[in-house]
Amino acid sequence: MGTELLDATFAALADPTRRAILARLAAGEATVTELAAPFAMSQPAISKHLKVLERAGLVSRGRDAQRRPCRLEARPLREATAWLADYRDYWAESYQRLDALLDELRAMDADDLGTPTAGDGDTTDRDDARSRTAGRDEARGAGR
Amino acid sequence: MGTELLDATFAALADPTRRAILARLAAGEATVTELAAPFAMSQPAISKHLKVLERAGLVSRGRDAQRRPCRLEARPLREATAWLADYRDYWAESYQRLDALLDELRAMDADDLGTPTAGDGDTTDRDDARSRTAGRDEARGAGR
DNA sequence: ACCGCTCATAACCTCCTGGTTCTATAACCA
DNA sequence: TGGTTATAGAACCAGGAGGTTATGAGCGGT
Repeated sequence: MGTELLDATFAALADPTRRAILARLAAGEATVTELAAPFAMSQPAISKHLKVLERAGLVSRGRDAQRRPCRLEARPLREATAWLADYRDYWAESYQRLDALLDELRAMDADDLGTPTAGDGDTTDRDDARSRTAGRDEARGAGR
Repeated sequence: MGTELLDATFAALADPTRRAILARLAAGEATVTELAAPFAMSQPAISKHLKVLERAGLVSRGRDAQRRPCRLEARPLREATAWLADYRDYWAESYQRLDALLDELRAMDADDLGTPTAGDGDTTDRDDARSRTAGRDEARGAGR
């Protein structure tokens, strides 16, 4: 999934009004005024929110005379979920607890051993605990 | 899950730099300078990003002399995933395709029937397709 | 005691976001 | 044709987000 789509998707989900709109849309199609009704804000504000959701691909719009009915689009939700689940699982299964353990062991070693200058002169001696798996996704760059 | 935590979590995930930091952190603990290294931006910028991630509960920080090692915290990720999966599944299983089908049928009816004023005089005749399930989550309000 | 490394904070700038009101367009209704 | 409804667009504004540089505070090493 493209970085930009992830950006747009998560940004769209970061607003409670927009999440409420999605929740409402999960129950089926709705027009703009129907969507605007529950909120204490103007109709153009809702139109703006809808444009954000549309840019993220989360809603698509049809045409019914003057009305522009909105419908939920699931693909971005699915991909965002996949992204989240990926890192969530990755964390859960593998290195987090192991690293914590290694940290504790390392702390104990540091207390016992009196010569900290031993070994190679690299910046730090905990690289072995981290550099096994580098970046699996967007590693660097990410310019604005 | 509280609305505010969802706000903070999705907002935190909406930035590619922060997602990259999380990806990096999925491989294990790291210090601020280590996290800052791959990016073409200043160290205070990374500190700000980390504060955002911390406010969302996505990372926690320890203390190792001058260093403040960051580690991934999975709970918010899990809850955000749950929120997404909820609506994604809700959409996938139930009403979306049904609504699309109803829309097509309605369009066909409109073409065939010559008298559009037939039936009850309510605003719209598609309410039966939508109002079965109202808002399951944040229904209204959502003030800023 | 001092230097250097790591990190956070402060002050500042710019651009985006989320809201407003007013207005324009488009389609239906009579 | 003219009025009404549904929606989008423009202009505007306040505040927040993301970046910068400069500086200060905490801790270790020598």
